[in-house]
Amino acid sequence: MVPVKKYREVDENLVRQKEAAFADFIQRKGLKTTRQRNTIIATFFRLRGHISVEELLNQVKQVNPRIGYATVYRTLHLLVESSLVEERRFGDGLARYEGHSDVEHHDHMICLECGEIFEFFNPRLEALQESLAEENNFQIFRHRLELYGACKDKEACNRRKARGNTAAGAE
Amino acid sequence: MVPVKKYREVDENLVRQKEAAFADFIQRKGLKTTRQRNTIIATFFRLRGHISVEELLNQVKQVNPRIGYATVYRTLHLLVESSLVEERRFGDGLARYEGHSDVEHHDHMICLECGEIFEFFNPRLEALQESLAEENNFQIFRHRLELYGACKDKEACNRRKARGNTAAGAE
DNA sequence: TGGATTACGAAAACTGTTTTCATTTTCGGC
DNA sequence: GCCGAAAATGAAAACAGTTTTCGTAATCCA
Repeated sequence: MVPVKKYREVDENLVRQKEAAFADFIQRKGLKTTRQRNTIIATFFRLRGHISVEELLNQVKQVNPRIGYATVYRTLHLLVESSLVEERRFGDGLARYEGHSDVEHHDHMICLECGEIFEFFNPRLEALQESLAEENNFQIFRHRLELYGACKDKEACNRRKARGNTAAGAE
Repeated sequence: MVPVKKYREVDENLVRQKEAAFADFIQRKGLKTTRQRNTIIATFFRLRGHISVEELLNQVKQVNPRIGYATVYRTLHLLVESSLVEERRFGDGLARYEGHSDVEHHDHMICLECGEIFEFFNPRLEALQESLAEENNFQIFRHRLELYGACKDKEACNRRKARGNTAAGAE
């Protein structure tokens, strides 16, 4: 009913598809293909979850240490513009980037203990929002729903916390 | 059913009550009462809506021009700590502050045209979230739901836009 | 009322992000 | 394959919002 998506293994075919889609986008816009951008998107699409700029840059630097913040930021903007990636902000002041998952839209539960971010989708929720908007003479373009709280599975949660999960920390 | 709260007139009694509550809080914490803080909270509680720091400072300066950003920020932190005020961030990078309305919790619809922020509350929505969390073995502490879109009442919307509404602008 | 404590205000520092600018790279046309 | 216009890069500076610092001033309990 409410499939919380656990991070799947990164599907190499899907990644290739996205790289191709981005190449397309670049071409359509009359922009140029560069080694740096390729490195950045290849790295990004092979990471899972909700990636901050710093996390991405760290990974990217392992491939090409000369790439800096500016290029990463610029490439992420292009990725967002191309609709291949979404920008999210949870309460910690960092922008995080999320390669589209299979579920077109989804919401988030954020554990304030271990930092894990769970994704979920529920059609009744969407429908209810629609009807509330309707009642108020309002047209929804997009929405954002975040549930902040704690995992009830304390073992798993503590394990993640110990591992030093990287995600939207306590606000 | 879904009462979108339009800004009510500021209830002077309620304001006094909040001022008293804040004084209490200050005392309990062993802090000191100062003219500047009094000015700031008196001003804040008499403003309606979702106030940014700059908006508040502008108002405050009309009473005492020597008050600066630092004191406003510090006072707002105290207000949040005292639970008399909530901090919110819509997509425009500014923190906004909201004196508790009568409705304990509520969500927001943000018009990207005119900037108006509507508040609403719906128990079915709350219940649905609870049950989703339950299903996922997750305990909600708090949540945030924002619907971004546009007013359908175009006349009112344009009027507000012309007036240069101050609110979470386009992201 | 003295004196420890807290608050103030201006300015500097900080953080995440964007822009600038001089240099390098890409790529369509020859 | 090479030219040259256009775009991209990287380092550093700029920026915006917010926080901290630091010397001075106000508060308030004994």
